[in-house]
Amino acid sequence: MEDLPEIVATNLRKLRRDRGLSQEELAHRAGIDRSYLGNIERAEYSVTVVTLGKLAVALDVPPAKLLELPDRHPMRKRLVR
Amino acid sequence: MEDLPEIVATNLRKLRRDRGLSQEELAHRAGIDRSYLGNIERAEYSVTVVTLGKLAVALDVPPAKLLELPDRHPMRKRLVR
DNA sequence: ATGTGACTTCCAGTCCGTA
DNA sequence: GTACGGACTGGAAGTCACA
Repeated sequence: MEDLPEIVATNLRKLRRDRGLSQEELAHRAGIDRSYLGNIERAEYSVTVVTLGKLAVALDVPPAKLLELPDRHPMRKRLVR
Repeated sequence: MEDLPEIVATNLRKLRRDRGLSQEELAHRAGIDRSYLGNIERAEYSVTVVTLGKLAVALDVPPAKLLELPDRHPMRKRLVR
């Protein structure tokens, strides 16, 4: 698999900014530490599905959304949909 | 979020059986431990996205598929799509 | 408001076995 | 073929200080 932590990171950062939230605000809403969220957005960790779930709720998106490849990702053709 | 490990567990077991694979075979193809896969299918662990990715490749599905709620899941109405 | 380093705790993940 | 146990290791989880 191509780099899932990377995909999570970019999805997370985009969704957060779309909502006009700071890392501090999102982290608080998700009940995780601000600096840890920073680490995740820098793709420094392979988060567990439980953490993913907390963030999904805080962003009000289905958890699966955080794993979706961007539209013109090179691998999208074969694996997605 | 409702129980993601539970969702992963049921999705995983269904997809694996649809393909006629044993836990042993799938674990081997995904490069993870056989007994650990058993644990996952019993929802005893919160897997990381990297592990999720390995399993997705082994099953030839997009990683997001493993997090999708079943069609008539109680929470589906609000959060999904 | 975010990046980063240093740190501790605890669980994801491996490997052995038995039933 | 699967469930479950024990013992172990590395890395995710969580906190804090400082730039």
